[in-house]
Amino acid sequence: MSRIDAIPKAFDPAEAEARLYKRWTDAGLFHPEPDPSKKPFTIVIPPPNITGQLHMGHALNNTLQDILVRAKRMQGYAALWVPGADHASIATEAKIVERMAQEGLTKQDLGRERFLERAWAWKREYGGRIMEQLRRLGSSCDWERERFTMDEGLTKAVNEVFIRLYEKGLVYRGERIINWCPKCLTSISDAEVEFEEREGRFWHLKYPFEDGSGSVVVATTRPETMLGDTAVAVNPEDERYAGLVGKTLVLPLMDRRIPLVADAYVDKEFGTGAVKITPAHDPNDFEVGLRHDLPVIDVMTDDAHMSAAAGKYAGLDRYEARKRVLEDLEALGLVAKVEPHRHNVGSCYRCDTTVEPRVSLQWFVRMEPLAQPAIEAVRDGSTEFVPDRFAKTYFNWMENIRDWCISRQLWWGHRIPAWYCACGETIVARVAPAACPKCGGTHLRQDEDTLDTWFSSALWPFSTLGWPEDTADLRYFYPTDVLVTAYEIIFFWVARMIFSGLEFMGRTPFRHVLIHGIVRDDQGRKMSKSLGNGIDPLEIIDRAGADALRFALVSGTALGIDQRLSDEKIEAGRNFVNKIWNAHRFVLMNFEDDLDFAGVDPARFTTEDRWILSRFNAVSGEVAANLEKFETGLALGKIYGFLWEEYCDWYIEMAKARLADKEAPARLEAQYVLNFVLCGAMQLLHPFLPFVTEEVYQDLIHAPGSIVASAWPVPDPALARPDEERRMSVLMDAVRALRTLRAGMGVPPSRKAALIVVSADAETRSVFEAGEGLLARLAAAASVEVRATSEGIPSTAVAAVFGGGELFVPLADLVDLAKERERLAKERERLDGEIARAEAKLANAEFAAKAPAKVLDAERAKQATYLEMRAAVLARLAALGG
RNA sequence: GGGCGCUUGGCUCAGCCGGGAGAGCACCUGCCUUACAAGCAGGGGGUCGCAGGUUCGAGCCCUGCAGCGCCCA
Repeated sequence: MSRIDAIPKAFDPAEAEARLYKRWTDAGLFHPEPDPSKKPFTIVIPPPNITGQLHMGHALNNTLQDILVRAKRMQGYAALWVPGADHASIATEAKIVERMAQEGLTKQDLGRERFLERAWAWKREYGGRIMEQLRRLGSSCDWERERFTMDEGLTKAVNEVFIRLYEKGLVYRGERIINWCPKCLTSISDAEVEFEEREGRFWHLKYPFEDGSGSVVVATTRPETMLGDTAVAVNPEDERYAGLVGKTLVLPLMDRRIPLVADAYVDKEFGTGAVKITPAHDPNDFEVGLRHDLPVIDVMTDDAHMSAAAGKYAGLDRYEARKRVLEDLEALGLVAKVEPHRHNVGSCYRCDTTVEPRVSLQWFVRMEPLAQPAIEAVRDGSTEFVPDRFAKTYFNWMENIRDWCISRQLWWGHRIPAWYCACGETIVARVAPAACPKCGGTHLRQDEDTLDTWFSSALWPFSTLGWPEDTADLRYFYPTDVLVTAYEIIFFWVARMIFSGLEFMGRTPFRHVLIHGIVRDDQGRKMSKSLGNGIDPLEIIDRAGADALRFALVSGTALGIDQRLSDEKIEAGRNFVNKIWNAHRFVLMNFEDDLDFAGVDPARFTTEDRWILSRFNAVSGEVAANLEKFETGLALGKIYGFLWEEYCDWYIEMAKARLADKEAPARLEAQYVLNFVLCGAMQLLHPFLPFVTEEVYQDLIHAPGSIVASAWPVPDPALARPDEERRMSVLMDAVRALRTLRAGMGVPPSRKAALIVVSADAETRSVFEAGEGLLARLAAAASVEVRATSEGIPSTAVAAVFGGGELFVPLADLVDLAKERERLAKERERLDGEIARAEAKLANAEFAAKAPAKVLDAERAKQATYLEMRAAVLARLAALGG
């Protein structure tokens, strides 16, 4: 009886988590090797930014991955979860620049080399922080395979991809309109711009004809860009301008001669039907400019001030310039009209500064040829989105995709492997060329820019496994099985990984893409730094434990839908952990030190033993099925209900009698079943709550080794016992009826009462004859008498009817006959309703003709039961003189 | 403008293949029944957003509408 002495009253997550996690990693349990005798199961982590701290989004994301990978590991797969971090060029560079600013230094002061030294130092100092935090959550990553997007190997992959795409003509350098962030001082891709509808104005400006024959009115939301106008365009079919096309206008303020051109791009219905064309500052205008061979005049500088090309406005900030331009136009009487106008303004996803569309010489990926196979891969099911509706989001983006601007005017990142010779030659090469292959010149200059961070993360599913080398890992673990991510990142990352995987590995990088929602605060608001409403997962782990947090994130949630996180949910998780802990304490309390199950005889199993084994068996199958479908919330709910209600509230309570009596027959079998089912339930639950389950499992009698490496409980047909489940259900119904009766009569549990069970059915009677001990314990029965008829039962006994028969409790001194009659009358009313409902349904000829036999039988059985119950109630009322 | 999601008890949310609406929290009543008061037992509470339709049968499928939210242009 000393086992229990070593078990603390409560589970201490802080102590156990650190100890267990270390034991797991020391034992190498998260490190699989390619093994031909096993099937691989692979997940690559969405690499968090090295600048980041673990937030709730990460916590949810990684909890889901951990559930899947732990389950598969237990199911015998070589389960690999590759961890790692992303260098996050813009974010990291911004942080370092910010820190340098505190020392009064700029990037230029330091120069590229010394800046990068600082960046690496910063990475060494903080880059590991979030990885530590993932461990706190319990993530079963293979830390021996941890990767970083700027590792030597991954850098090699990035260069290789750039070069191969260049050689295929899929990477090119050119002047195009890109999104320029005037604060980050770099280009950003279309996906990195966030649009927001804002209240703005529509200014109608008059551009006079050169010949003095009136003017054309154009409308714009950004008057300052007119300084760079090189044409005005109208729709060729617009009669209002018929005959005017080809005439020359004078651009006000700049005194520039510009043509009136016809282009189908212009919408006749919109505004005045005439559009000012600024090829340097608008993507559509740029296209128009190409078609009409218009000059491109960039009127701005990198930091969004007006450039020398803006004439007398040079040097002004873009918004100041807007004011001045309008004032000047107003003074000239060229502002025809001003009206309020809602329009979309794009801003940098990093710093929220309004981006400037701008013509610029950059590197691009030609998307069309890459997007086609990537669309096909999802269409033909090679990769499936879960929930599948997210495939629509994917298609919508892929089908309307534009070329991807991949060069960034940043230093922290993968430097573009391109060199330029004075002769004009561009050399893209794996190693720095010594001389220009064209002119032999040796004065080569490498491109100053780095690549978009997403260019390297697009390769993550195969670069982390060793590509471009042909490694054993790559051959065995690629393609990965599941990618788990939030819907926010489908464009940035998922889509790009799919086309990269197809292009370079010839296979889509993952079988499933699991899209989860966003974790919001308890009021449904997005957690954000500025609102200060973020809940820190580490704080929760400190306070309530990682298991409680994981429970809160998974229970009662559905995939792809946003969820709220509240203290109540975390508390529910903590309570569940506590419940499990105490169940295990109870079990251990009843184990002798030398307990040995060698003598267990299944023939001695009781109904409740076979019932709980059968139920466990069913639940383990259901949970596995749920997990196959990624239904983590449902799976957890099932284990929760099984453990709390069936195992704790019913089975443990029923086992108590046998445990208390050392001489009880089948006491050993009770101990065995308690242990077996709890062990198995811990295994089912382990992927969800890794810590407490391991701790409990280790205290139980189990196969040697960690629960992490234990074999997942596979349903065993021999354990399925529907007959015993039916017997138990009769007994449980009776117990509940009796409890309700007693509670209704206000009889305290301390007052035991004799119980008479009446059933015409011999099978039911046998259940109660065998279950006397259970009724005594579960329903405070002093004695149980089983009869076939209710003859001779005193009228002062209280009665309850249940599915299998009637219960009588002779409580003469307690019974208020009037109250009892009232209760029975109410019960009769209820039964009348049920019978009416069933009869109506059965009387419907079409129902009888068309409903499946199973449903029909069930309905008939219900009707019969209710009829019997009503008869019993009526008899009872008669006996009471009601 | 196009697309998507949500609307279920007081609150937060589940709900599979269409076959009598569930959980947690909150609330009411009674229990310190020696695993657990972070607990046990019992109870009240829902026209499943609205209107049509399909079906023997609709929270679930179809159409329309409303409110809220998200994505794309």
